[in-house]
Amino acid sequence: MTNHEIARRFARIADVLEIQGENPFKVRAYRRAVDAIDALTEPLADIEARGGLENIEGFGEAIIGKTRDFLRTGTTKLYEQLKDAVPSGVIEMAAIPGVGPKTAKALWEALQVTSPEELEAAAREERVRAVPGFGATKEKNLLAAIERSRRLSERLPIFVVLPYAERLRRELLGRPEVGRIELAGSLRRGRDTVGDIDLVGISSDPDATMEAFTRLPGITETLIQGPADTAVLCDLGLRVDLRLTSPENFGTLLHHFSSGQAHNIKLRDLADEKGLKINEYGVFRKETGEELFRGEDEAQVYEALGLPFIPPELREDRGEIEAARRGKLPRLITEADFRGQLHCHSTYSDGKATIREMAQAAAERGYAYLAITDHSRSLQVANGLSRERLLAQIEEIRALNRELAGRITLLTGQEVDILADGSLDGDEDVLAQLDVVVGSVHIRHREDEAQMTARVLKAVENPHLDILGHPTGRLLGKREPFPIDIEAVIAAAVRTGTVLEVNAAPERMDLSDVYARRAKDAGARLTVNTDAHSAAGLGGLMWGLFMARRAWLEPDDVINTFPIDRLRAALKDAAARA
DNA sequence: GCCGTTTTCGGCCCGACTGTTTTCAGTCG
Repeated sequence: MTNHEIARRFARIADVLEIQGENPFKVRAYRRAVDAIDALTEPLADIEARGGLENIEGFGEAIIGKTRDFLRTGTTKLYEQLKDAVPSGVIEMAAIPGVGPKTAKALWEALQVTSPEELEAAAREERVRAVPGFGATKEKNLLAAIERSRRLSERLPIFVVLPYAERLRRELLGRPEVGRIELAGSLRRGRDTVGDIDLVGISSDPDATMEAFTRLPGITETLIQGPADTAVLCDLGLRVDLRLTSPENFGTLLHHFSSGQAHNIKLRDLADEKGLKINEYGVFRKETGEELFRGEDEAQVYEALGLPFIPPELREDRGEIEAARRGKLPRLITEADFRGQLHCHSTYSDGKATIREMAQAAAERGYAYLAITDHSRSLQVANGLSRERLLAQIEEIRALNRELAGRITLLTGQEVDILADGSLDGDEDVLAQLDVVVGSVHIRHREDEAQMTARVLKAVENPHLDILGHPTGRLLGKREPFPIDIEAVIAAAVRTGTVLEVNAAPERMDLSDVYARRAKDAGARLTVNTDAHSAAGLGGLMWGLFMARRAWLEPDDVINTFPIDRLRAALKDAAARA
């Protein structure tokens, strides 16, 4: 069984147990197991084969046993007992925002409704209000919740949501009583997709700010409204939460709503050990209730616990608190660390700027080098370069380098298609001349995992390939990653010295955070590039930086932070070792 | 069900908002 299949079965167990009213901590244990599996890149079968299940956090005796059952037999006793104990439709009912497990169970038992559709019909027929604990208002709200759930979006790519959230932020900042508004939640943590928008702020008149918030352009509905917490629906189909407080309490509020839930839970556990209590209004001594600090600086939360500051991107409970305690937090890469980029396009293929314009833009950004990597000959839709045009481009770049000497160094290169058989779309003698060869899959994504893995592995083994570009081919919101054994690709990259790209194009963000972290842990080197098709495009590193920082990458892990001599050595190294 | 520099048993983050069973349970983040 795949990790995904096992995770879905544990999730099913959690859903059923929750509706049955089981111990909520047991339910949480199964949900934690689901999250832990989702964060893995290695198949559970492989982990089991090397005896590693015990090391997965949240995996205890019972869950390890059930995981082994799933791997060996495809099921386990508890799953067989539970899978039909609660109708799927009742689980769907419970999953509707605002409904929940207790409500779903009560209405299932009282009215025998077993799906959102049946529940909707019962509410329309005013049968819900007769159930003990329910009334006409709840019945009306239930109908609204069901209708709303059909309009709700799934998670959306961050590049869609971030500009929208910034617009809401600016509108709120325009009000006189508002002192500060910041983006929090998964937007601030830089997740590739976002399920809601979290805003936190300071207001001297929260009621007025909240009222105005519910009337902002694009806000379609108010879900809850209070002076500290108001939630609305926006026309992206996402929930937007605004939390307000005073300047004294803003630091802890910002911290709380910028961190993943699991991070907060673990942090509060740690506080408990130290005789402290954390909530979104402060850090307090448990005994005396004394408040340890006030103010707008969220770093004080960590100081109070004797920890170094943990950047938002790391706050996912993926080992950051343990690393902080040991003083082993990474020095996360920043935009200022970059000395150049190794993957961009010019008017030679499908870019909008000439090589000279790209060079000037890169120099203005303070870069020491820029590799021009236009598309290869077979990618005709992108005006891929023939052998002759590529040779001409190399000449042009050499001439430009003489002219630009002292300002910036252009590197010759190409983004070469990885063809269906895994060979590179170029002539060996030309590839050997280039400073940087990026290899990418652009055609035939739909091969099966074995074919795609063999194809990419062959390219990685190719001595001319320096960088594997956008390794999984995903397009956020449009196309899933193609099926590939990423573990095998990473291992081959480590062995051959091939550099793995974190492509920063907003719709790609590829490698993802999880895979990039895995690559780093396995000893691979990485590069972060905008894949710019215009001069302005070179400014779009932030999307890749979100992934890189969430992957714990440090400047030393990313070769385009190196000075040019070290960079050249790293690339030569790749060719020599392969 | 998980977990342990007080513990192998007895805890498990914490608070806002809502509707109603009027003192709190349910839901959410």
